[in-house]
Amino acid sequence: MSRVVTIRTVAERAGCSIATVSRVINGSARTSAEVEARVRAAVEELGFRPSEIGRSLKTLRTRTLGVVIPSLTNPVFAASVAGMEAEARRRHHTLLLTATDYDAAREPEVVETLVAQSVAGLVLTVADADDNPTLDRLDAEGIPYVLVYNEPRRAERAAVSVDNAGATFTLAQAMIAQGHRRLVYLAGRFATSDRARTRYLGYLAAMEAAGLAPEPPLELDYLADPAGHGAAIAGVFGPPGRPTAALCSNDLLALSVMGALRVLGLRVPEDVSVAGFDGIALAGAAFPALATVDTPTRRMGERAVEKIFELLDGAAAPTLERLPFELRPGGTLAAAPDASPGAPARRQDDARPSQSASPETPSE
Amino acid sequence: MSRVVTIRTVAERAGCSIATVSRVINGSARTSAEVEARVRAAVEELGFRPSEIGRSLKTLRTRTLGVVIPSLTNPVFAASVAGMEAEARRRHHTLLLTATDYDAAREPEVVETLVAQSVAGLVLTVADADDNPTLDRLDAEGIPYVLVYNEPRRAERAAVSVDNAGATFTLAQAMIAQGHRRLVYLAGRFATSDRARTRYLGYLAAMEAAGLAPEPPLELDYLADPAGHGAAIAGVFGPPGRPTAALCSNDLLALSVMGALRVLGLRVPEDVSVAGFDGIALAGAAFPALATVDTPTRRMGERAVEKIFELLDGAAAPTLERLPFELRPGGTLAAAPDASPGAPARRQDDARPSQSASPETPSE
DNA sequence: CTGTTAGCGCATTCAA
DNA sequence: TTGAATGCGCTAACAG
Repeated sequence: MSRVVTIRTVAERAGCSIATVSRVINGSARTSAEVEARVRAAVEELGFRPSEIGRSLKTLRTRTLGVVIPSLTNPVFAASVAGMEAEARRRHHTLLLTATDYDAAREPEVVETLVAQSVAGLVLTVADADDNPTLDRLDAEGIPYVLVYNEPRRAERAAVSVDNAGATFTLAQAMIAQGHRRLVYLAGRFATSDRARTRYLGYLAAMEAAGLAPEPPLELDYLADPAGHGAAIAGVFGPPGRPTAALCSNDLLALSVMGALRVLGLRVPEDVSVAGFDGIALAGAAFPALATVDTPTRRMGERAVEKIFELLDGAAAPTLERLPFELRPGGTLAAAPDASPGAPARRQDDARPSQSASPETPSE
Repeated sequence: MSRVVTIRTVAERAGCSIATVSRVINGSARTSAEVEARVRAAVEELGFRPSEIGRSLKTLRTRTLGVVIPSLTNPVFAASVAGMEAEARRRHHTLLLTATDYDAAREPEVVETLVAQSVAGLVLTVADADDNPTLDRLDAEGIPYVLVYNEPRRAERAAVSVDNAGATFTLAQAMIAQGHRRLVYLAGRFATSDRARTRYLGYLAAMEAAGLAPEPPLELDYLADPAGHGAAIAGVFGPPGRPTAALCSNDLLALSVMGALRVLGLRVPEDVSVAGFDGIALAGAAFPALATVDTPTRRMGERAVEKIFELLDGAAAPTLERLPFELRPGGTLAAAPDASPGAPARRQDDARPSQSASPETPSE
């Protein structure tokens, strides 16, 4: 139905062979101006569009890039996919998009699907970039891929990321500088994100560098189980002697944690400071604005696609590449409640107070 | 390189013909248990995965859906694409994703690209669903498609949308009920969004129903020209007798307008009330929370993909389908500054139209 | 400069 | 139940 006009139709109309039509279309060889004009006319009249399928079958290569991300609902990935799309389009390629919904078990099948489509390469963010049979398989089959946000230990694994541990180290340091001594690290399930794990290392390092006692990470299933999430937060921040700062593995989690803290009657940042990671727009729009690590989300996607083409062209060997990040200050990060007033406690008061935080603020 | 093992390899390993392998894989015909076992073993050992390309060339149909959206950076579309992806995956299909960056001129080429890939169908949000040569071409070629958020006048054009005009009418009514009499409608460029145009009709209707004088829409190029955007806002809200309410064609614009108003020293909602459209998370996170129309963004995408399959199966004729929306109250919508604290001003006694703006000028 | 021809990987018809 | 053969739309190697 949709594909009634083929290269053969055009050849008949132009009164030449299909090879010549192909040559004109692809400019793969010289043709006489006369024939070329006839062919172009025929193409125009018939509205002919060469089938990528036929072309691919011959070439065994498509103009398609496979993309695997945890979820489009997370603005981090939406932005990086937007970058990929723009860069791919610039190179006359299209994206085949799939999501795993943060389920590592789904990685093999989506990659299978993509590979079955003969994608030219893959761009993916996986749960674990080191222990990953799916990537092993891609390596074995020589299918080029670039990871995004993952930081594989193996140097031969191409990746575009940020210094996850380093950035978190810096962020934790900033919190400590504000007088916080009991910082907790909150994350989604480690099994679904090696970034969360790597960032925890940054937290550990900062705590140790400051001579503070690090605490085990709190893994929250905030996506699948919002209720249990609130309960877990209550368990940590409810009791006296609670932490004064929450370092979250990503912005979405941080926002969710802020909500849970408010439900507990705790004020941010007066009672508890909060910080995130990623630098999504949502973080800046929140009130108070979320302190976070600003990562070049869109650029990451662009760069990943550039890199895939470098691999395809054999122009470069796969490497781990870290893009620059920046600490983004925000109202959610303030001096610790028990910090001495001499400390650089600063909080802009230009914004009006949100209705009423619970009157009885347990300040201890 | 990547495609070393074909159906032929499997056939040799299993000691049978490629036809038999095909039969086993697709269950298209009965085979003896013995041969089937051998084939499955060979498939397993070789890690064989049938090439979608080969299959498609034969079938002339792929398991791929083409998607065209203005931009992934707008959370509305990110969410709806997330819905499409989930629904497509459920049906063993993949998405070929493209974006136009709000440039209608790019629609023909991206659709061409998608069609050249022999997608099974298309899901798209276009600039103008009525006057659109690209859609005409799809109609002519009988390629099935479903529009999202567009509301084509032609009933034969399949679409999943909301009642854009109706929702805006309701929202404008809510503003009027708060005592606002000078409402302006702000939009991105109409040329890039028929939704913005349709929503304006809702504004018009509400103004007329209330006996108020509607104003011409203010088209802002807030994406391409943030600076000019601020200046335009200043032009409208700077002078005395300024409007007390801004009805924006979408949430992203509304957020941007809020920022521009603050730069002018105007408070939201004390000086100016603001409302948006879409119901993105960003709107709820903003402070004050943005009053808006909550639309089922993700569900729209899911439903669109369901609908594409209904069309493909011939199970249904293309229709325009409107999903329910909901008014989402927010702190940005409050009583008009000059409204009497008593009852919502309905002004049916006052015959004089636009004369009366707020005589009390700003109090910065 | 142009035409003929041989596959690319697969599903499918036709025989056996 | 199975195998051989055909062709989907196209590119590329080879003749002419």
